[in-house]
Amino acid sequence: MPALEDAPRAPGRPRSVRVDEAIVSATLDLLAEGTTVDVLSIEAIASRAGVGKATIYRRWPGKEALLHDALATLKLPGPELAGESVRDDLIALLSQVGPTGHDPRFPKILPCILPHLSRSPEHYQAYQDIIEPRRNRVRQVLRRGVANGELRADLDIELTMAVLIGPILMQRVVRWHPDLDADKMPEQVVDLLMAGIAPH
Amino acid sequence: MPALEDAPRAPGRPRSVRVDEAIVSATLDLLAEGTTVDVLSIEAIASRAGVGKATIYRRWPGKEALLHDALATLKLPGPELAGESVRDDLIALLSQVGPTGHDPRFPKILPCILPHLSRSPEHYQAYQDIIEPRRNRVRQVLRRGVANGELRADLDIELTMAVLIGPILMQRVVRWHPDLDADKMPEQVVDLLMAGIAPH
DNA sequence: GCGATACGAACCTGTGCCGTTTCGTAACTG
DNA sequence: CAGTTACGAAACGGCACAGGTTCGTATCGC
Repeated sequence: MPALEDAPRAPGRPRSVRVDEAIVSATLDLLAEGTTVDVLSIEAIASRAGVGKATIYRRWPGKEALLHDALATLKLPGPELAGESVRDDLIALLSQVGPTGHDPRFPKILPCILPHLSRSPEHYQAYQDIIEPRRNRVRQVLRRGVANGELRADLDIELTMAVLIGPILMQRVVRWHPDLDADKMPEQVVDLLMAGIAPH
Repeated sequence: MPALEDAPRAPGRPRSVRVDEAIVSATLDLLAEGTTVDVLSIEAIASRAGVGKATIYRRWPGKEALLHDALATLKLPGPELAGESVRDDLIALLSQVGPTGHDPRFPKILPCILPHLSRSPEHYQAYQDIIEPRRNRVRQVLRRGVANGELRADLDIELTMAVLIGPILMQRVVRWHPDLDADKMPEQVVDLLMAGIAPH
């Protein structure tokens, strides 16, 4: 974050935005290729980005900080929601989980950072700011459904989110259920649940 | 697997079963402590088990084979099922996913092997013999429910399994939804789904 | 006892990363 | 122009640890 727009303009050669992007992208690439967080090294990132190590250390204090910033670039806003029906909006949102979503690398990256996230509550907390906004979109659609009667009034929102997201995430990350097609799951899962979620 | 019971009894000093167990247990311990598969090393396992490296290489050709054997020891049979209602049986089965299940280390181990499993279809296939039997128990309960009318006749069994297992696994592995209690989820998820699954 | 095998410890050789610094060059301000 | 900062490449010393083998000892059947 470069302070403010109207910064006093520091002297000397300004940092290259290209280099910024190259470093972040190299980090995500390596993760997407199966490099676990513990194996991920500044050296490898630098080499992949065609950049000197010093250039990376000039911007980030270490691997952890770079990783967080890199993952944060994935939190693009979701799609426009039609807003017609809760069912359609949920399907649209859940379809964003996967190669067709914000970044095609996401499903490959996730398993590589899971061990790191599950290491301790602190590690997990550190990435809530990235995870939460996406979850929040689902939450709001569900709330809308409860409000306008499309969904049951006594619905447990958090639980419902878990049941919606969990299966699709598991199928994307590993194909835990070999006989299912991850692309069709959003619609299938929503429809399977609706009968239980809907007022009648 | 030592051939057969009535083996011809090889000459020389026999291999210690204790050592076998120590190696396997050390492997699982390291995984449970957050060691990713790529970081996992024969050296660390040997040291942890109080065993020479040569002793490990004498039994397994490499890390991969040892890992598979170690994980295979986790596939203990599930709990006895009451068989009273499908609901209760499902809850009992799903509760097995977690520290109270077959092996308390399982939830910690899973995230550490996920990157390895998701690396390629081959890696994923290699562990189907371990995963499938557990999934199969859920499948059979669902089939029974369809047969005896406790569940809808047109139920998509595979999809239902995914919706049952996915959320609970995600919550165990990482606490993806911070506000949910993984211990209560089996019952909650089953009940949430039943209304949609049941004939009426 | 004997031969045969298993055992733990120590050793060998190689690889890789860390975090920093130094270099010559490039980009920008005033 | 001079002054300042960024850039890639290379090198730094240091450390950790990998995979595999060797060696003296321990444990077995006969």
